[in-house]
Amino acid sequence: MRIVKDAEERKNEILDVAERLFGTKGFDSTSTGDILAEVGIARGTLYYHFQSKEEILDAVIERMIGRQLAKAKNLVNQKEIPVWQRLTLMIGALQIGEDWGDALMEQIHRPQNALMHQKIQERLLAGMNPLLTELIEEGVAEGICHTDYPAEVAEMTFLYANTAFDTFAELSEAQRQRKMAAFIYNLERLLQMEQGSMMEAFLRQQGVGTL
Amino acid sequence: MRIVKDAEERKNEILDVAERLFGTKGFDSTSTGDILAEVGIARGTLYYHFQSKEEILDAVIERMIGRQLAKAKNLVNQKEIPVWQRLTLMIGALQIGEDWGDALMEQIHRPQNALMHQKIQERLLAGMNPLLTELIEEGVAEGICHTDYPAEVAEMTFLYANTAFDTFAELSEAQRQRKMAAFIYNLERLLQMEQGSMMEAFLRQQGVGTL
DNA sequence: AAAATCAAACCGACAACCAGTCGGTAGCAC
DNA sequence: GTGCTACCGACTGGTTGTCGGTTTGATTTT
Repeated sequence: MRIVKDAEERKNEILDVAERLFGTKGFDSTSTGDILAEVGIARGTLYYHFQSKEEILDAVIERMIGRQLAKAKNLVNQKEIPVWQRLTLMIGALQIGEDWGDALMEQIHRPQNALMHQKIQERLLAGMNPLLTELIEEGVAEGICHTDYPAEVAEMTFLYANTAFDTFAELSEAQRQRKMAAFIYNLERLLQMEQGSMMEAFLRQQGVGTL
Repeated sequence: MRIVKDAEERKNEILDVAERLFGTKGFDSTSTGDILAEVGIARGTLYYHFQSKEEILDAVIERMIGRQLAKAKNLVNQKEIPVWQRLTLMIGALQIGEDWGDALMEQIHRPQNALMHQKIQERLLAGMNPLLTELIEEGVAEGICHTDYPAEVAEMTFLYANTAFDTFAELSEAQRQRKMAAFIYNLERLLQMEQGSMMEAFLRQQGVGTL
């Protein structure tokens, strides 16, 4: 039984299955055969649409990051919300994939998925940094923060948030709170904000929802 | 021709070859067959000494990091050198593998070696952070820096140094200097040191040699 | 000191798997 | 009926890890 579909549609079918499998079993442990079986196509078809398994991974990541960045961009551009509030919201959203599901998060942190992890981090950094930098620059312009290196502070903040909070799930509640407090404390220093101002804003934010 | 050797000796032979091959061709592109051929043993022998290819990688990394950490520990313990100087020396040595050779550095940063890169980073972070934290605490005790979260500043510093300087080679000289300046600037803020004090110390250090 | 014993180190054929290729085929538009 | 796009599946070459069996050298036995 041979079903012919529009190329874009097939590609998306493949990406849907791949995203789910990579997320549940990991990249290495998902064989192209697994994908074929679930989509219901032959090997040749897969390699007609994608050049390699890695290209599938790249496409999956691109789709995921695209969604995430769209939300973040949307937030940054809501100029009616005060800068400090957008900053705290953004920071809450910095941790990799707020809404990517627990299975995928677990997978990402298993050593076997280092490639996926790295690709996501790289791509997310490239997309998020300009946004975070813009926010910080806005803050500087408004006089609520002060730094000569907004881009570098953004980079440092993003990297720390992503790597340090990678292991967040493994920590006790007390450790988690300490880490979070330290993060804000350090951020306030990097941006020479009033001590505790960010912390206060962040606590007020908690539970209001993300992005 | 069958040569029987002490297990430790064989293990080291295997690790020597593996370290060189992983460093020049990368982990994924080095097959166990490559290792067998160079060491001059049969498949069974390799798997008699190591459970899996990944276990070989772990052992290689452990050896490399061990050497690096020994040097760093040595530095931290030289109490006769003033803290500020040990700090600057340490920071200069933070970047992954000062002395691991260029081929390996290149390999590490190719996406295909994400696993190796991540394992190195994780292991190095675990080993270096206590040392860096200790130094910062000494600095705090002496009153040349001030922070409530020495361990977290150490973590942030280490992570940033490693990730940001990963791409150091691809930057122009001007970009590199800016990034370095920003790093020190931010570190001074995190530790509430006198503005420019660290920068000055660091510049004086340049070219004196590492560790 | 020769023989027997034993475990550690070693061997290589083999199984199981996997990514990617290629020559060919079916469906659809024009 | 021509041609292009999507599709098929057998096949290749390469991989990691397994396993039954063999060699080696030290230790014990005779």
